Formats: sequence, C-alpha cells, structure tokens
Amino acid sequence: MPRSPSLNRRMREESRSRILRAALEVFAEQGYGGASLRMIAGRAGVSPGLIYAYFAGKPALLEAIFAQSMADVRASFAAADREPDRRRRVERLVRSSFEILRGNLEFWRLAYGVRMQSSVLPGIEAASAAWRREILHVLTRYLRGAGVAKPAVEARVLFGLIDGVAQHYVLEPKAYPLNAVLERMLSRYG
Amino acid sequence: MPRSPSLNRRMREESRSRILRAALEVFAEQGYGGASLRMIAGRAGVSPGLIYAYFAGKPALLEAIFAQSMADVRASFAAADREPDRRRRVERLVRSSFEILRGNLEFWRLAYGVRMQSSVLPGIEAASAAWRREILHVLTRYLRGAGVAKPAVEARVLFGLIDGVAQHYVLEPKAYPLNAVLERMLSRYG
Amino acid sequence: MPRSPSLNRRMREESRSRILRAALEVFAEQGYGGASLRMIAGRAGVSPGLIYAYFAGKPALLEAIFAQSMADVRASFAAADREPDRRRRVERLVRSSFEILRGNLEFWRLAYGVRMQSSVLPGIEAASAAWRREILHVLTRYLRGAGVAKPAVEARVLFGLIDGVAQHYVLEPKAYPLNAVLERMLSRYG
Amino acid sequence: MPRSPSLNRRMREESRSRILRAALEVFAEQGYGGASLRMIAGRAGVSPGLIYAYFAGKPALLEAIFAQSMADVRASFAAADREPDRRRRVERLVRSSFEILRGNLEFWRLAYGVRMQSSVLPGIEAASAAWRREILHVLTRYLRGAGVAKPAVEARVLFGLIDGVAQHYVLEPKAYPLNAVLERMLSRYG
DNA sequence: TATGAATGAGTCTTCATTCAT
DNA sequence: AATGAATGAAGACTCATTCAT
Repeated sequence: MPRSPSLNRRMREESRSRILRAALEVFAEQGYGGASLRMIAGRAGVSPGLIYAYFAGKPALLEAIFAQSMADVRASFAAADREPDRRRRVERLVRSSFEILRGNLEFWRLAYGVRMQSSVLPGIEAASAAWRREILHVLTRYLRGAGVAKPAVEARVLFGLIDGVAQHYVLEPKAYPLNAVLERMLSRYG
Repeated sequence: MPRSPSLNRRMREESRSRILRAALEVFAEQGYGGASLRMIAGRAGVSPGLIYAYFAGKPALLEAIFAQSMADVRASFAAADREPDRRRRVERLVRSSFEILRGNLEFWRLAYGVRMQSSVLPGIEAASAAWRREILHVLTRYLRGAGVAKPAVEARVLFGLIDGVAQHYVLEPKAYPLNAVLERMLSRYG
Repeated sequence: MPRSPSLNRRMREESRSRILRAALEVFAEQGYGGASLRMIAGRAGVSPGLIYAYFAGKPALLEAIFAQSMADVRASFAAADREPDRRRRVERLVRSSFEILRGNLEFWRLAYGVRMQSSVLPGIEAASAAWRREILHVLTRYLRGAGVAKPAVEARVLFGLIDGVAQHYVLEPKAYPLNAVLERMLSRYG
Repeated sequence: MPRSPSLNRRMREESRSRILRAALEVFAEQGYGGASLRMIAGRAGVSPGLIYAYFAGKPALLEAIFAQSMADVRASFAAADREPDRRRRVERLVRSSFEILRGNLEFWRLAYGVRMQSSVLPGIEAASAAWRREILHVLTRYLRGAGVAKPAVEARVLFGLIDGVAQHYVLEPKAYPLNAVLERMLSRYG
C-alpha cells in the first residue's frame, strides 16, 4: 500500500529543507557561480536529480533562499517598528539588524557576495533593490521623527555605516569586536 | 628578419594591458564566475590562446587585476600621508578614497563582488586581507593622532562607514548623492 | 479483508489498458524517443511506478502496443479472406486496410514513425517484418488468383501504393481526399 | 605564427563535413531521438565539444542535414523539368526520384523515420511539408499536361505509389526488386 | 608574437527505474 | 494493487586550456 500522505509530506519537507540548507552553505562558501549542484546534492546527502524534484534549477534555488531569508528579515524589522519610544527606534532597528546578521551569517555572506552581480542574476535583482529602498525609507522616517536635520542624507550615512560594519563582521566573525563597534555607533544615534 | 626588441616590448605591453582592461570589464559585468575567457578575448580583440602568453589562467588574471589596482590605491594613500596638518589627515584619506573609487568603479564593483569568496579565490585572499588591515592601521594611527578616544574601535566604525557608503555608491553611481553624504560624513571627523 | 479475485482482475485489466492507451497516445504525439514514462503515467492517471507492475519497461510497452494492434489487423484481414468473389478480394482487402487505418490513426502514426529504427527497437523488428511479409504474401495470392501477370511484382506495386497513400493520409488526415484517392486506386484493381 | 587562413578553412570544412556525415549515419541508424552527440562525435573521430563549434546543437545538426539533402533533391527535380517530351516527364521524374533515393539511402531512412514527428521537430516541419506540397504540385502539372483526367487525385495516387515503394526499398535495399517494380509502375504512366 | 581548431572534464538537467510503504 | 520519493546513469552543452602553425 502507498505511503501515507503525511509521511510523504514529512519526507518532502525534510528533503526540501536539507537541500535548501546545503545550497545556502555551498553558495556562501563558493559563491553562486562557483557552486555546483553536485556539491549541493553531496552536502545535502541526496542525489543530484532530487534537487529538480523541489526546485526548477540553480537560479530557483537562489531565489528560494532569498525568499525565505527576506521573510525573516522583514519580520525582525516589523518588531523594531513597535518600539514606543521614538528616540530609541533607530537603536532598536540597528540592534535587531545585527541580531539578524549574527543568526544568519551564511545568508549574508551569500547576499553580499551576490549583490554586485544582481543584474545578471535576474531573480535577485528586484528583491535586492527593494530591500535597500525599504531600509533607507524606514531609516529616513525614524531620523526625521527624531528631529535630525537632512534625514535623507543622514539615512544614507547610517545605512552605509550599518552595511559596512555588517560586512566587515561577516568577513571575520571571530575576530571582529562587534559589540564595542556597535556601542560606539549607537552612541551617535542615541 | 626578427622584430626589433623595442617593438616587441611595445607589442607585449599593448596586448597585456588590453587583455587586463577587457578582463576587468567583463569580470565587473558578469562576475568572476560568470565571465568566460572567450568573452574577455573577444572584448580585448585578441585570440583566446593569447591570454595564456601573458597570464597563467583565469585566477592569474584576477590576481593581476588586483595587483595593479592595489598599487594605484597604495599610491593614493601615500599622498594622504604627506598632509602636514594632522587634523586633516582623516579628511584627506576619506576624500582620496572616494576619488579612487570614482575613477575605478569597475574595479571596485569586481572587488566587492569577489571578496566574500576570497577563501576559494586564493590569489585574492592575501591581497584583500592585507589591504583591509593596512587601512585599519592607518585610520587608527590618524585617529589616535587626532586625539580620538579608543582609536581602534573608532577606526572600525569609520572604515565601516567608508566601505558601506562606497558600496552603495558602486551599486547605483548615477543616483547616489555622494557629495552630500561625503560632507555629512566628514563633518563628524573634521 | 482481501479484495475479491474478480474485482482484482477487473482492476488489473482497467489499469493495464489505461496505461496502454496512454502510451499509444504519447508515443504517437512525441515519438518513441521523445516520450517519457512520466508523461504516459500522467496521461493514464496512474503513478509512474505502476507501469512496472504491468510492463517490463519502455520497450515492452511499445511491444505490447504492437502486439495488440497487430492482432486487430490480422482479424480484419481474415475477414477479407472470407470474400467469396475472388475478383473482389483485393478490393475488400484494400478497403478494410483503410478502415483499420481510419480507426487507429494514432497507432499507424507511431508504427510509421518507428519502423525505420526497427533494428534498434528489437521488440518491433520481428513483428514489423512479419507483417510486411504476410501482406505481401496475401496480395500475391489474391493477384495470382485474379489472373494478374507477375503477381509478385504487382503485389509490391500494390503494397507500395497502399502504404504510401496510407502514410500521406496519416500525415494530414483532415485535408487528405482519401475517398477519391481510394476509388481511383481501386479502379485499377477492380 | 598563426596557421594560414586557407589551411584553417580546409580544416574547418573537413571537420564540419565529417561531423555532418557521422550525424547522418548515426541518425539513420538510431533515429533522431536515439542518437546521442557522443555517438556522433565518436563516429566522426572528434571530441563532443567540437560539434558545437560548427552547429548550435542537435536540432541544428538535423536541420543542416536536411538543408543539404534538400538542395540535392531540388537540383535533381529541376533536371526532370528540362525533359522536352511532355509525355516522358512523369517517367523522368520517377526515375530521377529513385536515383536520388539510391544515392542517399541513409538520408531517406532518416527522413522517413522523422517525418511522423515533424510537429515536435520544429526545424523539419516546414521543410518536410514544403517538399511534399511541391512534389504534389509538380506531379499534378505533369499529369494535367499529359491529358490525365482528375490530375490532382491521380497525383496523390502516383505520389503515394512512389513514396510507398521508396520506403519499402529503403527498408530492405538488398532484397527489394526495385527495377522490376519500377518498370511495372512506369508501364502505367508511360 | 599570435591564431584558432581542438580537447575533455565538468555543468546543468532529464528520465527510466527501484523500493519502502 | 498502487504510490511517489529517490536514485544514478546518461544526455546536451560550456569552457578553460593546449598546441600546431
């Protein structure tokens, strides 16, 4: 008799998420271009053919990773928006950004590695640009709310600062004095 | 009869630099992984085989690009060091960084696209890490010289800021309000 | 409790014939090489695995289709043999051939598409050659019976004519003036 | 120094025609679907990659074969058209058809094997349909010129006869009594 | 110095086939 | 009797690299 639908579902979920996890790891290590589906399948403990049972191909795999991680990010940002004290919203946002970063180092390594080629990775382009626009917009709103002069320019500065520090941290997570840098950053926007 | 030695040398230099220039363009557009030597040869107006007369292979091409551009960067930084007014040294360095950036957008697009995979692009790893360490060191020295407290941490902050803004600029050079952002940045470190 | 034996048998027959029907359709549309078992299973409303409960594999499926259709053809030809008027036997045979054709367009499309590769489709080779030999033999007999000179050569001519017209009809069943062509053909062998 | 342009041209022509010849052989033996580029490369004594230096892919290879052979056919038919005696035009055309056939058995084996799937082999469809239409048109014209009643229907009959006999000959070139059959055919249209 | 024809390993992808349930 | 997740071999195709000229 056939396997029960629920066992099938569990098997599918297990396989799909193992593939996704392995793809994230391999993409992060090798870069999107340098990663091969064979490596990914090997890492996931699965045959190469199985990847195609769950994803249309290599680009679809990248898109699925982005879709999932972007959802996480958005959820975290929404939390910052619920901070009642307007003055602390920027701080909340910065702190939660770095918490997201700490919890998803591999994804951010991948995202930073891929964003300069977004024009040749069509599935990523839109998501990537939208994300930057969104953050800039939120930062501008918060800074304006905090009474900062030229909030749009200041938002660019702050976004650059966050993004640059984040990347340096991703490049050497072990050695980077993230907490000290964070406190110094925030002492400016407190 | 054989070509004169000096003509030979000029031909060699011409070919080598055309290949290098083409490689930079194609790497920047397509990413290192997405670029093919045939594209590069085509862009350089040269046969694929000739690339191997000047470079050992694709990785060597990338290394040569880095070596050349790093030399440019170092020269520019040396200039900042000759600034007599200690207080303006940071400003000089930031300004010359962004001038270098403006003049070598393609290289920086490539460099930012590649640095997350430096571990699998062995030729890049050393150069990339050395460069970051060096800048950090110079910034620390300048900030200490300017009497800033915790200069090492402050240098991390400043480096993050420079690098982040630089990348956002590289991502959309047309639309980015670089001058306004630069002035705002510098008003802090003046 | 176990299913009743007769229900089991009915289920088996139903599944087997649905698979066979679907295979014929897909083979005819896509060609043997271009058809996939998944397409066939999908068309039959059955899981891919079930095909192997009834057939040993893709070639066996093709063989089964031929076996079944050949049986139909043979039955039809047997009918022609019961025609009492010797002079009309050829006519009867030609007419019943085209009736078979009209009723099994898909099979003939497949058969004509496959017969040039019969040497690499081992299951087909024997059936295909036997069928041609048989028809030729019957035609020769009828023509000899009708007093035609050189009946073996004439049989080749007539068989070529039948087969060629049949194929042209299969290639464009909507537009082909089959009845007119048939009458013209038969006016020669009446 | 680089190879001379003329040597290069000769090398290219040699490679291209060896690949084309091998492709025709393998397609004819295995059928289009059953043939692999590896087989073709092996038969041509060439690496698989080289095929792509000359043809865009498997379909392009098939199209190139058709293009070449169709040109041959058209040339032969043009010759029939120069027959001054109207009554003998049909005979000329039939005879030259079979001469073409004899000289290109492999191509016709391929063409007959492929024509039932022309709808899924887009490169072939147009050429194949155009060829049939053309022949039909020429035959109709000749038959009308010869004073035959209902020349369009008669052309269908004759075309069916030619095509059917041709296929039977292709199926067993050694054993088929082509000359006897041909003479019998022509005795009707003389 | 330079060419470009040729190679072959490696990529993505499909698919007949198996098997636990 | 039937399912469908999983496999792995094979296919089409790309590309860094070599080498005769």
